[in-house]
Amino acid sequence: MIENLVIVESPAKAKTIEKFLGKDFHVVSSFGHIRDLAKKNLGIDIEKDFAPVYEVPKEKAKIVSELRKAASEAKTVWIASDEDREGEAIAWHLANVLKLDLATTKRIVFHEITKEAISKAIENPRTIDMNLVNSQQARRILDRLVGFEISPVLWKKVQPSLSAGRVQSVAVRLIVERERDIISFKSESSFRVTGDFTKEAGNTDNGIIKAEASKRFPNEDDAREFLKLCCNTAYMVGGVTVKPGTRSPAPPFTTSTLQQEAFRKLGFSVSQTMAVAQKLYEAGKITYMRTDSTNLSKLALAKSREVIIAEFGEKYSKTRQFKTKTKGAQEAHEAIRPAYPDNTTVGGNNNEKRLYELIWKRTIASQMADAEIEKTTITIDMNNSPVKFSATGEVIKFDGFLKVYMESTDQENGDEERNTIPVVKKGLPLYYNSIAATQRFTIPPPRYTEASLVKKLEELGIGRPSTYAPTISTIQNRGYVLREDRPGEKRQIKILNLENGKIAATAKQEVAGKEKSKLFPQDIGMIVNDFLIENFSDIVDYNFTAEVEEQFDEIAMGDLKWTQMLRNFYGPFHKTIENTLEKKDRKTGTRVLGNHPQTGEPVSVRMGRFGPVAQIGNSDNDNKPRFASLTKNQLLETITLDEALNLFRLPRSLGMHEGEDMVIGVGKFGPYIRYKGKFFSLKKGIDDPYSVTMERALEIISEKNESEKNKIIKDFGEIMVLNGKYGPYLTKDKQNHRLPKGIDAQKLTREECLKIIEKSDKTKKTS
DNA sequence: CAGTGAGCGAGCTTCCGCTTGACTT
Repeated sequence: MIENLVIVESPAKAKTIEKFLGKDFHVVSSFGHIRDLAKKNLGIDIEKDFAPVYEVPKEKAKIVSELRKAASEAKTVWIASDEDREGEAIAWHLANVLKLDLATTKRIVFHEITKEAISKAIENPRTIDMNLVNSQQARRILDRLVGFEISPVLWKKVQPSLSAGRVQSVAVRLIVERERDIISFKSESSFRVTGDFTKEAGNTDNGIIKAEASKRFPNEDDAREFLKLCCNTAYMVGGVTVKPGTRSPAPPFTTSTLQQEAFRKLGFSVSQTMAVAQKLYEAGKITYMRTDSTNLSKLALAKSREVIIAEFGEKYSKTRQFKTKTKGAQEAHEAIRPAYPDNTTVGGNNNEKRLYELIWKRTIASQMADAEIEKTTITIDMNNSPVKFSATGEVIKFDGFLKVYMESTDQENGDEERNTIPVVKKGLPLYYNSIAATQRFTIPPPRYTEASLVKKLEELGIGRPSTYAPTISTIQNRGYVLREDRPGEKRQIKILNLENGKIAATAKQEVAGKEKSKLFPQDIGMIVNDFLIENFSDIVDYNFTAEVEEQFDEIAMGDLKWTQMLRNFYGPFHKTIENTLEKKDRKTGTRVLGNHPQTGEPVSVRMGRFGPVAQIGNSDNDNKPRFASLTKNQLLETITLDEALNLFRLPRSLGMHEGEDMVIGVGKFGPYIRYKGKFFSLKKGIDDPYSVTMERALEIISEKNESEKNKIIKDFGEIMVLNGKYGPYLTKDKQNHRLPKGIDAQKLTREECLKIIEKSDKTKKTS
């Protein structure tokens, strides 16, 4: 018989807590929720006042039966799920499923896992808060209603297997709207003038003042006129201002900020960050990684202070507690921090080490002193123009937290190089060394990365730390958006250079629109988004979540009945569903682009059964229409008539070679060459299917044949030893088999191969 | 492994939040 059973949500947490509580306490974990709405059907009885139909999912059955057993053997059960809406619901479901008495079941909470916090919690048990539970039920049921009623409408009106939801549909909307901003963006250029100045004509030994003109010039002629003035003027220091300033460290990590910084500094995807953090958490190296709180425990504050003083000295320490500003934050956990701040590094694989180091630095920096900075601005006057040049330089007087950590920004331009500038006084004459007017183009708003999308969602109060990564996976799995790199396009920029009294025009190439790991909306995402905005504008409104959250809060306070809230929502919502099903047409994203220049047939694009398609002609004529799929980077929304017509140039023949036709086409896996019944892929980013020549095609074919040859190490007929991506392997009857370690593939005999295959077959069957 | 784009219709798809494995390569 156990005296006390404590149930928490996470097994790693259970382990830690058991250490603090001693022998009389047995700590187990529920592994999150143990019950949910029925998987099949709606799982809600709307007629019976939204009565939920709860069931224990199959994968939770084992845990539940273990918990039942443990609960029946314990004298007292303490439910220590997290202190938020979901945690309270977990407690209530546990009490129900374990048949505990709601009036006497001891509910305890703690925000940090320290001995002090836990002892305090044990001394102050309460009962389960039904108002909070009901606010969770309202949240859960509302999400199910939205998802399970709108998605089937999409299956009928757009395409099967699509989905919509309170969170994912807004995420897609953000990406679609950003793309449209980019599409409608018109880039303009102007000339930016920068100059290098010195104290002595032609002598750079005493330092260079790098300055920028206060005015930009709309075109080359104006820029040239200005450079002529620059050529014939006297320069003088018009003023020097020195401004002291401070910079403060960022708060410790939450899930969202960790994802952002891990992407910017380490290049991790959102899900990768979470997977690595999970490993660190399970190893007891960091605190819980799904949190919206920037709070640090007293213990963590004290430990960090010790570390900072020992490492950098007293004046680098400044203990701070950060307030969480995020909308809808529930703060059931601490910020993400090192479990033991005195460990500057940890073991584990490389990614674990790097992420840990990032967390350590961010945490420690948050407890360090402000950096003190001195910003110097020099203005340079011209005697023949009101335009002034100005140079700024920054000197760090005291580095403070910068010694450890500097937060990154999303702007990739390293434009803000921090110069130190020479000391000068007002009235000092200066001389130009060189002045350049460089053409600059305005840039469109940036596409979202996974991490910047999470940041935006968090700002809008949409989604929770535990769902950011899954949501981003969902919208990619549905095909709504795609994470991609784009090479960008080269463009010429004009430069006017003034040196030694002469103006010379040059040009430089720059790459514009290069993208790395950005989220691009796909046609189906844009069509679904438009359909939802047309028919369910209030659900995909950016404020929808905030508005329902307010009502959930009212329910939690006991000021609103949860079934009443759902009734208010469901009435009009369900009417919209029925109305849309009944009256709205299918949405295909059709655009008529014009007529075929020769035949006059209409040319259109739309979403077809197998994806976006271009079509020439209509099926009601005697002639059958012709179809061609759009290429990967084309959008229904932006494709032009010419681009669409171009798609019909494939497949095309390159002519005969050795008596066989050679054909270029585009298939499932991209552009290919078909020759003698075999397929050869064109090289991505190198070969263009519209212009590739027979000569180049033969090159690709022989290259492929060559590597095919190298692939075969031994050929015993039905058994082959092949060279694969992961080294040599065996193949027989279309089954691949790994080679045991330490075997020389070159020396294998047929008999040895048979033995290896026999063995691997056996292990496969037994496992 | 590299098409497909007519129409019928059975049976399936789908949400958000809490938590980790069990899997294959």
